[in-house]
Amino acid sequence: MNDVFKALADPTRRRVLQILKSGPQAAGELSSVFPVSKPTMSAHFTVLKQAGLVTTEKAGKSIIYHLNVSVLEEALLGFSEAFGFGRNAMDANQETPQ
Amino acid sequence: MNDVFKALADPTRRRVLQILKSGPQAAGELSSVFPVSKPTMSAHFTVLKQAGLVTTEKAGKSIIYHLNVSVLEEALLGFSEAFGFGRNAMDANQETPQ
DNA sequence: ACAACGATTAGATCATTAGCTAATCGTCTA
DNA sequence: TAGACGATTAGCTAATGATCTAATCGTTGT
Repeated sequence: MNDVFKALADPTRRRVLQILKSGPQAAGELSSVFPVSKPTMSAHFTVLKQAGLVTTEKAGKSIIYHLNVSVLEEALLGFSEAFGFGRNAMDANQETPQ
Repeated sequence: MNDVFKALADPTRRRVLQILKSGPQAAGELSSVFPVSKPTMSAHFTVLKQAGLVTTEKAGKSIIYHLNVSVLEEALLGFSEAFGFGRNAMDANQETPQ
């Protein structure tokens, strides 16, 4: 969970997640949106992957990144919960333990 | 909002917020919980304050730190909202724009 | 006024992180 | 198989961050 918050600390990585929210995208496609080099983006992807926030899928020459919503949800709402304003929000969602 | 996520990236600072959730505490009292020096804790407090996550109150020799719940809430739920699993959770709370 | 005490500031060190260019790897396709 | 292309890895630099000790500041009580 610490890895998730560390990953979320960078605005570029947060935006990557938001872009991925509307569907899986290849590394290069994703990289072209940002004003930094591809290797730099690759490093960001590694951080996101390590945190479990994204998963990868190989498709020929490309590597497709998928958002892993449940990990983000668990971290954000799990933490929010400790302050009394998380959870119960997503009763209409998956991943609700009870 | 970036400052909030930066502040949340450190586990010590997240725990400070959680402790503060159960009530205001003086800097020293708060520091005594953690296995780091007081100056280090003071630096953490500065980060939290800069992010707007805590406010301070002077009480004689002491400085009392208060949790600013609404800023945390706004950042966490605001971000969650973009992924479809935030907001509506805290309908019974303050800070709801509409 | 001065000593004690809570807290921060100053100044330094060490580790981590974001960024770059150049090089390498793997997969097509001609 | 050779070239092209998507992507990562290697290797580096500069900036940021967490930590420490020592020094300073502000308030209180004697």
